[in-house]
Amino acid sequence: MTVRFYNSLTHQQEDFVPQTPGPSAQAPLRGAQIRMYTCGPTVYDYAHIGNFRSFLFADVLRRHLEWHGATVRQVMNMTDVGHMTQDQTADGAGRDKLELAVEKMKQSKKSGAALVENPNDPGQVADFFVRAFLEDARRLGLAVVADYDRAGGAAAQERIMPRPTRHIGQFIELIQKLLVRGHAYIGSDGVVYYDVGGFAAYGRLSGNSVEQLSHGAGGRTNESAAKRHPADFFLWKPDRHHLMRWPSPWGEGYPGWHVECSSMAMEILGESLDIHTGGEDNIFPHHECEIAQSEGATGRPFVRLWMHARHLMVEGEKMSKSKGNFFTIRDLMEKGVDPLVIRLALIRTRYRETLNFTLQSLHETAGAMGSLRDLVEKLGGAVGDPGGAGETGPAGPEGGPSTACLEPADADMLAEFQNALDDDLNTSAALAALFTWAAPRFKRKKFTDDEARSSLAALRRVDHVLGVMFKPLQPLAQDTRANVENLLRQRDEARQRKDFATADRLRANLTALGVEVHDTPSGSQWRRRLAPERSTAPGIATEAARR
RNA sequence: GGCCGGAUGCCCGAGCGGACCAAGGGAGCGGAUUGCAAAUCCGUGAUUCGUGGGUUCGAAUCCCACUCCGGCCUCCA
Repeated sequence: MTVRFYNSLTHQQEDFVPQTPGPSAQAPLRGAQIRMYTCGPTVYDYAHIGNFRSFLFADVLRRHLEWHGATVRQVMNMTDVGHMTQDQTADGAGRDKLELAVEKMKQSKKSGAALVENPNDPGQVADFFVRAFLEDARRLGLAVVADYDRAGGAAAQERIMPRPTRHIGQFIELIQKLLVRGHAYIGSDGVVYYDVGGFAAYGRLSGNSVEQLSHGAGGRTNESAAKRHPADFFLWKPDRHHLMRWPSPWGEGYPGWHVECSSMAMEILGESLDIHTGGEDNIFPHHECEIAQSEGATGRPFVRLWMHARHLMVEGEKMSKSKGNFFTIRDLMEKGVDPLVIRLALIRTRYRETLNFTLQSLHETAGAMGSLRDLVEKLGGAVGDPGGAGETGPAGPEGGPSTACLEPADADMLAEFQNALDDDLNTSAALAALFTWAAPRFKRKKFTDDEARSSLAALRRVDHVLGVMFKPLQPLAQDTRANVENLLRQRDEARQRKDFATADRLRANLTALGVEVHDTPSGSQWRRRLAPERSTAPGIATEAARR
């Protein structure tokens, strides 16, 4: 049993062996302690589905390692230092992103919809978006947020989802270490720079060379008289007028963008991590610089396995605010998409493939997910647990991949599912294995008690990774629910007096409320729709463009 | 200009040299069922894998060339 992953650092697939493996050489993941860092969101705006694709990839990775019996210590930062906006230079002049968010908050206050008490306080603005992020992430079932919620107290939470503004002291220490070791220097402008020329491995991750970078196509690297090399990046920038600033040996100012991940990852997880994940755009410069800073400071390998998720497209186009195809979880939920459908839609394509996110993909996913959840319900009924056997709960160590007591067909499916994920997290193939097994079970009406128990156990194991079958759906709002019950009663009455025109009109109303109606011999039933009806949603991109 | 990926049926997507006349999910179509629907059930689709060469007993899978698409090269997950 080997688990293979594509390592961005070596540009090839490798067998994964944790630094602290478990006791068995045959199954080094069982009982292993794995340290994993996930580049998290910047909290000056709502996170979008592209962000979440990357976080969900890391989540599936972590859950799969847990499937193998490893204990994963995952850290995800919440970047609350603003850093730079697009129209400024890499040296950090210009306005802070958080500053722009603060502006926005002030606007919203003027228009009467105050989102925070004091929009001038960047801390409050960041807090606001941190809360929003946590809400979204809980709905999507990110295990790291479950860790966060379980952690006892603010100090413990800070070691799971750290906020850079609370670690500035460590950043300064890291920068001092780099100065002492000769990897950093103070430019004539008073800014502390990293000396790229002094770090031979710079460029290994991204496939760049320092030589190429100095010529950078179109001269996009920033030339500055104060720097030794155009690719040198700043570690600390003194600036007494910046919105967010802290005292330092180099004057009041703020840290460079890349410092936070190096510093917090090493502070919390140690100098050498097993895995570091992020979106593909992080490869350069962010992660390249992290390696340079961390290894420059410690002289030890920073990360053994780098993994990066490819970006997603929306309706075949790059997602961008200007194209109007930019979606947050909230946007989609407003359209009636259940967050678990979003989760499955974002993980069903393998992380290294470009994912084309479309309205159709949401429908497909909703259909597939609905079938699985129906099966869970049916099996739950067969073992006298109509609730579908409860929730699996967030990720937690479940022990080894024991398949004792399972029917052979169920064990075979689990083996195939696992093999697919072992192969560089091939979620598409894993789902195919699941559906090949599930399809005949969708049709079956009867299961013996043993069969149902075995199948449910298998599905629970699968769902430890997928996280879409046992978790409750978004509940209907209380007043909507009352409304639904009321309409349904009226429709039943209409049907009884054969007033089908009224009945059909009422059904349309119910559909609009996000429920679907089933007429059975014993009366009508309703259930929550997982995604909006096709005809009422012309296309997520076109609809967004209209806003 | 440099560095990466990709091109499989109507759509999404697996496939990593022989079990592929190509998995799985959707959509469509025909039928059963229904007041009409929904859901469900039955049936139905690539002799072919961007194009052209090559290697091989054998290629969607390996090699070469070409065409097209996408990403990164200091805002970005």
